[in-house]
Amino acid sequence: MPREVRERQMLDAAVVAFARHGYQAASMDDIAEAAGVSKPLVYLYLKSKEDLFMACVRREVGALVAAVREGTRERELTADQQLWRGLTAFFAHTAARPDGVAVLYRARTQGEPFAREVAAMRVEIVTIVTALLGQAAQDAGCGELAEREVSGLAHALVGAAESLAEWANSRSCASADSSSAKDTAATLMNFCWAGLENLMTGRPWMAPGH
Amino acid sequence: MPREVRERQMLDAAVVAFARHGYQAASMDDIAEAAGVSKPLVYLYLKSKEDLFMACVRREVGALVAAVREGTRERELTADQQLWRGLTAFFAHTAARPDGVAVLYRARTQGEPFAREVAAMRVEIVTIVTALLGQAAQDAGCGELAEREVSGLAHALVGAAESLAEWANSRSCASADSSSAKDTAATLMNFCWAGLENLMTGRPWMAPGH
Amino acid sequence: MPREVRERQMLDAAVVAFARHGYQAASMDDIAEAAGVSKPLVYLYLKSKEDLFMACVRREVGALVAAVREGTRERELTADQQLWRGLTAFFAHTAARPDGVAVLYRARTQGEPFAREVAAMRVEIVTIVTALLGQAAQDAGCGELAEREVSGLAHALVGAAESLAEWANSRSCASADSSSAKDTAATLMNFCWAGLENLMTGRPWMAPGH
Amino acid sequence: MPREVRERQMLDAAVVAFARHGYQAASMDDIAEAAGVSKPLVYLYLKSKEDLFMACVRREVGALVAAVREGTRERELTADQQLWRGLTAFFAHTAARPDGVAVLYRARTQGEPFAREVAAMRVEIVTIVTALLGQAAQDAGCGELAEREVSGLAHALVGAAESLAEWANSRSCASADSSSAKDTAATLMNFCWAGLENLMTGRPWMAPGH
DNA sequence: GATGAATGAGATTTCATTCAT
DNA sequence: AATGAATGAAATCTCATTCAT
Repeated sequence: MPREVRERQMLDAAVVAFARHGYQAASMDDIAEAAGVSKPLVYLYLKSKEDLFMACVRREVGALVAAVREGTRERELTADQQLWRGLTAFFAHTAARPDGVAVLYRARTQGEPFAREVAAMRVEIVTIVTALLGQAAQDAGCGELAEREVSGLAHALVGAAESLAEWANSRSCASADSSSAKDTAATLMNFCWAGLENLMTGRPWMAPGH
Repeated sequence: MPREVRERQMLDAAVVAFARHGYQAASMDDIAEAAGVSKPLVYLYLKSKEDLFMACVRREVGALVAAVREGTRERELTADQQLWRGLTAFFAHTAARPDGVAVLYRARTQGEPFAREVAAMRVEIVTIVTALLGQAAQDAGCGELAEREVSGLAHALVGAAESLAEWANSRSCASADSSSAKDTAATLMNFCWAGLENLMTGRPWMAPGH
Repeated sequence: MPREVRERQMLDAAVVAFARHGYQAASMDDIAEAAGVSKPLVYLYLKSKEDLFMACVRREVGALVAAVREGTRERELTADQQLWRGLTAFFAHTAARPDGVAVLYRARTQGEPFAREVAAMRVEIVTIVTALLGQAAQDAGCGELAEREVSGLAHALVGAAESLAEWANSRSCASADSSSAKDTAATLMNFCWAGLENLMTGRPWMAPGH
Repeated sequence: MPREVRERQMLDAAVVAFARHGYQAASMDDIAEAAGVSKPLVYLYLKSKEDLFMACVRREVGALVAAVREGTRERELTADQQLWRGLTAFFAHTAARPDGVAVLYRARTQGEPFAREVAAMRVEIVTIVTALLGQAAQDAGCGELAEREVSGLAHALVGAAESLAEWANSRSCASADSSSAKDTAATLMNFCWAGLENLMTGRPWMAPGH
């Protein structure tokens, strides 16, 4: 059996194991057995447990980013529509590959090299979102918001999306269809878009005493 | 030395260790040494590593919920002001006790009993937020939103808050003062409040084609 | 049981195991079992296999050097008599502790840290021998030999002694008494002393053509 | 490529690997790669790691013995001159093939089959030396020395030579020329020849009290 | 003749946990 | 109340070795 096929089998098995039991608790024995190969072969192909985990993380990072990018590709749409498509793609992906997402989730608490990888992914997504917000501000004809403010908003949006994804997936286990992804994306747009528009047109929410 | 004091020392040491190294990587040896006691004493007081971790989680859950509750206590304020106060309290707490928060963060990826505890905490906070949103809807004199929709919004808000807290704390390491907590809370209110108001008054964002 | 006693038991067992099977082939399992303790205890006390081996090497180095030094202690004797006593002590020690000597033998082929330790021991013994040769030259009232020449002679003497020890011990397995040590020492003195005396008094062996 | 050439390549690579890392630490993977062939081919030609090591040992044993024999071939010379030539050949060989010598060195601590091979080589060399000593005794017109005594002397000589070779090679790394081999041989002759002559003519060194 | 693919067995090391005192 | 001493169980990783082609 060719090396690439075996390697994918191992990664598949590893993603499942890491997602379910976590990095430490998942044992190389179990992963090898689940992949249908012997342990030494796993080491031959993937060098060490750390490298194996890193390979899983990178694969899932790539898949998630690709999905979101695919969703926001069409440039002729308005900013809010692009954002909505990106969110829909995000929710669809998290619903379709729960184990892959779980690996990324775990990786965030597994120390420097792994957390950095996920952080880089967040930066990438935040950058996409930031670009959309900038375009939206232009479309609204308003001046620029402070960069720091925009960055904070993008982080808030990403966090909200992650939280919603987790909540949505924990509820309707079976209905992982595209319509529910659209619904969830709409919920999030409802949650934030008016506020963002107000900000861009200079009508922010006012803290008491200001 | 009285038992309670010793026990708090152990919990303090354990929180630091678990926050920094994670559940598995933190060793009972290190915790006992950091607490200034012998290992058997840790076992005498706290039974097992799992129980010790659970005790840490519960203590930090309690502290965080108490902080948020304290912030939203005053009932004569308007809903948005209560929400703003609660968020401020949340950001102030996460900035003040990073290790405690990190323990909760870790607990979410440590399997059933621990993840459940944190999930319960989220439910509690979501419930508080949901109540505030309900009150806001009443104040706005609008009809009811679907319960599922409100729940989703609350989850989005909590997720956004968590993400912002992480972002804010990773940036200004030193300026963990109350003013920055207020700023962050204001950013989040800007982000979402207009959208929530629109929803409550029946003017949602419209997905294309609806 | 107190720590020191246990530690000596472990070292004893380790010396036997390393002597008989070599560093790599001796397993920590076997050593622990032979010492009558569990493996983790060996690791608790002696840190790692490398450290355990090093501890064995250092103990045996110390014992051998101490034996030789003890033999050459009396300063009022003539140089040849001191040398003879040192050799006798050396042969007696190698006959009495074959496993200890074997460990040193093994250590020479086990890489940097261990080989260095044995090399340092050889330097120490060579230094003792060199001092004796220097004293002998003084007693003979001759000028000084080149330092490099003396060093070479001392190395030759030590090598000859090692080789003789191995030969003697491989023969009379049972008669490891002090008389055979004296005989072996006498053989070696016969082998080399006249040549050394000639060198010191300026009558070297002549290579053909010189 | 003909089998013999391939086989020599493998042996060359193996000698280097065994010399540098030792029997256990040298891996078949590395040896195969260094020889430029695949691992199964090594097994096809040389059966097993043990057999490969044994082949190395035997080759180097043969080379060393041949060198020494070549040096002592001329029968019309006096015994001391033959001995000096043999020693010169020995020192020249050890300086020219350090890896080969190192393999023999390692083999002595690698258990029965290998140690025996090296021991047999020593016996062979000791036999040559013994014959020379016997001839010298005859030339000196003296009676016979006890066989055991002569054997001991020959062992001492060989040990001294080994030790000197190691010392000489560890010093002048670059000057591995024939003149330094001659110098080292002369040093050793100086060290021992007068004593041997004295022994043969019945004037041994006297231990105190005899 | 030559090899990519694969493995069985065993090595060191770590850790949560418990007695006897 | 508190601990030094000790362990069972399991983890990661390596390596010599063999098929099927």
